[in-house]
Amino acid sequence: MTGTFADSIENRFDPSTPASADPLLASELVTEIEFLAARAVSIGTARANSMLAPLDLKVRSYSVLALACTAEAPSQRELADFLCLVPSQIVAIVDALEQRGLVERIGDRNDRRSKAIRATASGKKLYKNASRAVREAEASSLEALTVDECDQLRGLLRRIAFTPAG
Amino acid sequence: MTGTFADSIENRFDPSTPASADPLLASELVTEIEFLAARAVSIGTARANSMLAPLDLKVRSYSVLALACTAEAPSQRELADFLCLVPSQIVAIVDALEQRGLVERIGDRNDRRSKAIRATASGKKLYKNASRAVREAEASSLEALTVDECDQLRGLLRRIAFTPAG
DNA sequence: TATTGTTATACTCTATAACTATA
DNA sequence: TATAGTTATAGAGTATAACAATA
Repeated sequence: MTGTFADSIENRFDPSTPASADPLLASELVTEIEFLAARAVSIGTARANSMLAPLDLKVRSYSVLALACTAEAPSQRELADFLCLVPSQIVAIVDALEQRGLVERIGDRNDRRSKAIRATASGKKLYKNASRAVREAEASSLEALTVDECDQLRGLLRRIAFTPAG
Repeated sequence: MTGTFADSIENRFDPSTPASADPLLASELVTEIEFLAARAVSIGTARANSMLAPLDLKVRSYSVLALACTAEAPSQRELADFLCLVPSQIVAIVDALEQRGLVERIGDRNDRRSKAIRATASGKKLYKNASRAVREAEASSLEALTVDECDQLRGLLRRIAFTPAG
């Protein structure tokens, strides 16, 4: 996710064809929250990925690392549910992080099927830097908003991201 | 995108493990707008896709169809830029829609390289139904918000989705 | 019987480069 | 030279089913 996204964004916002003049902005599609959110996410994810690239992380692996840094190390099943990923994807991501010594799998004594994923010291250290990189990418994506507006947006998104099925 | 998403959402929000009790909600990750938006979009896209399935559309093809319904039929390049997709992807999507007689490629007389994508009568008819389906999916995803809050959210997202690079 | 993690596999999505025809 | 569309291909991401170990 390096080139094309950024490229199309560049093209899209080329000064010679300002967004505000684009007739497509009059489309019904632009009134759909789903579309706007998807576009914002795809731009934001591309930025975050490119900021994370020097650390050899992507948003996916970064997210797993972040959750592995919490006090109560989550099981792989919990990671899958929380990140809306299939369990087999978690296996691959955790494998990669574990091979780099960033997280470790800890057998659960009560349920020996389950394995808790916990960040190592080195994983926590990397997470600190990664977190900073992601915040930086986010700040650049949210440049158009005031701090208060960011708080509003966070509150609204949090509610729809964690609301039981309609 | 049929099973796993819905399934993990079901698991995630199973009454026996309410979201509000999940220790992962205390993670720093949950304070990131990027993460919240990505989660909301992935849930919302799954819903929209399943609502569109009976019409043999997905959010991608639906979006192209929607833009093809605008007064000034966009070129494939404009579609690619607007939807943050690579031109070759647009080709595939337009091919599929064209084969179903939903859109047509119209050569531009001024620039014979360019082709405008315009919805046919049948395409416009399908779009009406598809649009209703998507609105329904959206309403279900946004159930937790009031109408005013939806307007707020739309306004904020629109600004970050269409802001020149930071 | 059901669930956790795992493997293997297939499928979809996305990206890249090379080509053509126009400009 | 540069751009619009196209093709072919490769790579990443995602989904499915089946299995072993455990509950």
